[in-house]
Amino acid sequence: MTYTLTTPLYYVNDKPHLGSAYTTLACDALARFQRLKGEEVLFITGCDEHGQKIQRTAEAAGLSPQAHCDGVSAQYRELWDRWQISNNRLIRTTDPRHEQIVQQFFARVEANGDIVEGRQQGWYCVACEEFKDDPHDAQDPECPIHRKGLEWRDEVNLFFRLSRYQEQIEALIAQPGFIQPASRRREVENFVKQGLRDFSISRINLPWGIPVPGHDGHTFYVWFDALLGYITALLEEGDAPDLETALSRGWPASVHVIGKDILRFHAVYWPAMLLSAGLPLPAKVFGHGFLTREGQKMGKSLGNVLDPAELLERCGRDAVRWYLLRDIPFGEDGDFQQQRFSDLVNNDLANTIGNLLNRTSSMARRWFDETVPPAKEAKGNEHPLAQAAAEAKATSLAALENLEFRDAAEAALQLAIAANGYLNDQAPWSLMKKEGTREQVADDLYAVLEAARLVALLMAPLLPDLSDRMLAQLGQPLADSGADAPVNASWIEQLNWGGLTCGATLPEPSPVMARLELEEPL
RNA sequence: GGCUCGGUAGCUCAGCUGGUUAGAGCGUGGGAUUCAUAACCCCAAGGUCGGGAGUUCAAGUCUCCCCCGAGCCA
Repeated sequence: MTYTLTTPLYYVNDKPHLGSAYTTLACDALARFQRLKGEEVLFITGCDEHGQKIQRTAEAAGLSPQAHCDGVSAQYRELWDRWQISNNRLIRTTDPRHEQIVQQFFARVEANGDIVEGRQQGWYCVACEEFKDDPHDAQDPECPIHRKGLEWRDEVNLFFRLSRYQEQIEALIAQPGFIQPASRRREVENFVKQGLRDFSISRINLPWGIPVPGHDGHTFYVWFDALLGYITALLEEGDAPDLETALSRGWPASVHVIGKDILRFHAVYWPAMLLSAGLPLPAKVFGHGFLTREGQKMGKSLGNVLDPAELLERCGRDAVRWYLLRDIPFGEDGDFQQQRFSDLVNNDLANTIGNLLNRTSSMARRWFDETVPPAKEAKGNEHPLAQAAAEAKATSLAALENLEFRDAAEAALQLAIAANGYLNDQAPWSLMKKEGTREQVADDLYAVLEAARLVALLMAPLLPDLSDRMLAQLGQPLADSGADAPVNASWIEQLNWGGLTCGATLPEPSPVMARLELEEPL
């Protein structure tokens, strides 16, 4: 069965921000892990391009909405390319095929009796694309999020009869694994407990959207349209734009990874829509936390926004991925601190892991003819480092399965720390000065090199770049976890102790990870 | 206003069903070493566990009140 995972479809109102990059990076790690494990993976990301906000932004820039969307979505595509994101799809909701899928889906929902006309009156925030609960007689109410004036709307909309799904949704979110992390589940439970209300799924007089078939003048509400992008994205290159076909390509999703702000749409509205259409539900919705910077919310008004493109440019893929994945428990909010960022990258990646490989390879080459030393004892599973490695493997696999990237990263790091410690205890550089210790040194160096190999493999889902450089330095085949990687589970086997071949040539070492020297603040 | 989470060493946080001297990483100070990316390894520094009251033989760990911060809902 296909392992389908999704990022949100990012709203193309503005260029990509770090929050989107964070979600996408995490999904990338998960996708790579699943591929390495031997799963067939469909990693979906994309852009959400309809709605009044887009229309207005485009107008303000003197562009057609389509031109605007083309421009911004291209930025996303380029950014993900540069980050080496291994997505299999990048769906755009302006894709002509999407319109077909949405309309077919709508037909099912309507046939099921879940579409009714209703009058929608209320204060609307265009930036949120949401009706607010401000009282009707409010004077110039503002959106608390955007601090912009709300607009009064009074129109006939089509409503989705969400209220019919009260019990089914309650049962769904009561399932232990459905909403993660668990801490966020109660929030949704409370919301649902208050009683689900029908919600409007169409707008009138909004040309920038998908027309609702059979209801002239109505276009679909962005959220209705956007969520369905997950299904359109399933279509392969030459597939006909047909709902059944799309579904057969990998539905239901194994997990939707999203920011905590849009949890409700994914954990309540979306499943109800799917139920109405008679489709299977995603297995999991994971709402991760937000990133702050030096303790403050990032925002234009504060002028403290970190641009993911610039971050990548200045610090590199490995550094940023490591910091975000290794330091922030996935699910909780995280604070980006520059000092800590460079401390962690330099300590963990350059000093601990990079230097481990460098020093060991250098010794092995010097004393064993530029090859992996001939080991005897060290190949056995009783070796202390073999045991540390087995533990790291077990911890890492379990953690990645649960999207606990931080624990997975730490497991790999712990193995490197153990190897460094072992090296210092054995001190092969001292042994080499004595007689009759060559076998011992060979064993010791083999064990540490082998540990380094396993560290590299454990890094593969998290930092594919660094993993490649380490494996190359060990003369090992790379762990291909890219979008087109062949489906097999050899990674799991390679993760067993003793895989390094004695006598194999070791390439000349050069640092696999440079220290980060940030002269200017980010 | 209701509800939910947090407030533990300079910083980021672990501390499960209450029980020996409250832990880790980073930063800081010291030591050791030279294979290595001035890296690695070892050791230390003593924080009224937000405040107060209570339950208990015993509370960071349970109860109540208060203060501060975040979030969800209204």
